[in-house]
Amino acid sequence: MSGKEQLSEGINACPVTYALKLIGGKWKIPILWVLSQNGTMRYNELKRRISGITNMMLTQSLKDLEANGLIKRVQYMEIPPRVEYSLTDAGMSLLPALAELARWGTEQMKQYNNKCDIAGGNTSQ
Amino acid sequence: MSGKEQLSEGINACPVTYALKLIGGKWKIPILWVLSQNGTMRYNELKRRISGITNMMLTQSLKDLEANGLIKRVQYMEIPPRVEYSLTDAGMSLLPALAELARWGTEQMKQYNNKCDIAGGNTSQ
DNA sequence: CAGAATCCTTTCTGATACTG
DNA sequence: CAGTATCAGAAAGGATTCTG
Repeated sequence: MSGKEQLSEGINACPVTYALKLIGGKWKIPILWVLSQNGTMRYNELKRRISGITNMMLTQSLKDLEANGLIKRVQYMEIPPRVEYSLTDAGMSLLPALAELARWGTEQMKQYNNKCDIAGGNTSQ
Repeated sequence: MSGKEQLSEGINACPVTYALKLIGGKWKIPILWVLSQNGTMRYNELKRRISGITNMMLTQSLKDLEANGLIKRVQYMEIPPRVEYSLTDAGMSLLPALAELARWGTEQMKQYNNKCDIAGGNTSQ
């Protein structure tokens, strides 16, 4: 997932497999999600919003996403440097899927918390 | 993602991050997808349908998914052994998200193939 | 048939330092 | 500010062999 693979496979590929080639890996979906929530964002803003990501993985994932046309990178020639990231139209077209995923995640979190309350497992906060 | 982590984090977790804890990694979405397309499936049937997966990853991913309540495993005490996997209700509730992902993947494949046709890159078939 | 075990490779992390 | 470089260690994933 280092931005070097070919996306071909022509016809017989599964659309889900194909989608995961574009947005698979640990950080791409989180990146797309925070971008969808916040619009245009700068590098360090992204880094702050995505808890746990390292410079290396953020840089690499941004590069991959840009190479696949899902995000747009605009660099302003200033001192100090400013670089802004945002979703392209192709990236935007993923939003319904991300929204469904978020909805599902919310639902699952509720289920889990309910179970924990009943089992007395985790009442922290 | 080896089935040992805690899913807690109580409140302040992002629903997308939470969702990815349940279905993140390389093989879980493909597994859920083929199960959603084929209903109940046996181990080797899954293996055949998911190109590239190894025994280890299939076994591990199935265990994780079962532990998180997304799939159901039914083992028949026969010789030769028979084990059937299917989606639970929680697994089913992910279907809208998977369908959106598949739709998006199809869309992106078209875009890519168009670009390739224009550039003369990949006219295979 | 449905895996478990073992060993090996790749990817990711964490910390720290450096650059234009 | 927005990265890049390096390197040790951990984790995820892969390949192969073996078993009830």
